[in-house]
Amino acid sequence: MGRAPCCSKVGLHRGPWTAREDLLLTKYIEAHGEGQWRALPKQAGLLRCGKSCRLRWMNYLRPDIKRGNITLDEEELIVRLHKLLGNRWSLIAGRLPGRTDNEIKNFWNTHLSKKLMMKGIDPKTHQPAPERIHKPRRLMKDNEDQETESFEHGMTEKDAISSSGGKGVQPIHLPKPNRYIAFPRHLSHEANVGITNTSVTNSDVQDVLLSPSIDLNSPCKNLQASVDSDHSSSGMLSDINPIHELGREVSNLPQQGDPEDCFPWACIEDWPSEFQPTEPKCISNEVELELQTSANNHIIPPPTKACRNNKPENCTNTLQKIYEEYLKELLQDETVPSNAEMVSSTTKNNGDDQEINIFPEGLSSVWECLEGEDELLKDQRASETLSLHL
DNA sequence: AACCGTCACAACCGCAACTGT
DNA sequence: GACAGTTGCGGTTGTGACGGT
Repeated sequence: MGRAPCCSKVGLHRGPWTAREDLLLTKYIEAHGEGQWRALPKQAGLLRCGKSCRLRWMNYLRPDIKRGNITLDEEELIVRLHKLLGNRWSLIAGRLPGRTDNEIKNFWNTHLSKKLMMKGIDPKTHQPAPERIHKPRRLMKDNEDQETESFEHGMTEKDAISSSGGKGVQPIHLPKPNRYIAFPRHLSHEANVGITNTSVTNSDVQDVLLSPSIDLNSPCKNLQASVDSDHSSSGMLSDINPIHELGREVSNLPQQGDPEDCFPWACIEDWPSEFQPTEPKCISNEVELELQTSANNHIIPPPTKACRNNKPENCTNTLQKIYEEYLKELLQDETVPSNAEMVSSTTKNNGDDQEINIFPEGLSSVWECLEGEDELLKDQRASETLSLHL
């Protein structure tokens, strides 16, 4: 299946795998383990390329793959994760034990995106979609002659989404995040058992906090401490994602009069020594991804990679400028504070008041002025973000 | 029964990130 | 730092199954 090979693979089998091939591959991996995919086919007696073997194993033959339909719970989780992470299928799959990225991607493309469109939600932005976009395909075909002006003038659907949704809908472009190393599934169970003993009960919490891609020895090291000290974790995934934890930590940082006049979360150099990284690259890839995604969702300003790479001279880098321009556009006449104050919210934690700072003040108004979201959804998102349970 | 369109998903590809030298 | 080989990710496609006409 798939398109023609890019290179000559004369003599190699292609297309659907036979039962015999599956058996050979399974037996070989059971005996020798995963890896060395290029050498594997020859040693296993398979006339397949290594890439094909890897794919077959990862997406189909692995013993821990969950069979059967995706449940409603999984469906909801996928939607929420997609809203947060976008098309990062491997990341999403990492939160659904037994499901593969390919499976989730297919399920999204064939079911969920359509389901969202039927609800009038654009599956790419998770914002209300223009009517033209979420019309069922069949209806669109029927009305093909009644193309809107936009389409008549060569606009693609993508363009239409961008322009019609207006400000607040189109995410800013951010560089592709660093490679994410998936959480090995065979460790997932053990990890969950381990965390259960620390009396954290929410599986989403466990999943996020235990992902080895989140470096607990990094500036996010307080993550673990937070988990250990808390016994009331019952929040949704979005309540406890690493970015909020990071926000919680930096809430203690100097927020005003920052000599660099840059976003308080942007320059690690400005953080107090106890929060300084021990390694130059202290924020794990996933946290970085979360930061960027959150920036897309207007929760916080994006950190600047140059800053994290200890290049203070680049603190006002392009990304930050882009983001500031974007905020100005969002706010129209409002002034975007360059050195944002933090807005506090108070939540209960085991009966103790706990001060949690989440939004730079300027950004809370961004949040409020977001267009295209109905009030209910906005409230829900705001409360999800604000009600930290840790 | 034949045809056609759509759906579902396994499999493929290109490319970027990672790793070792 | 440069380079080559390996691995993993996300987008895309081919094909069988299925339902409607």
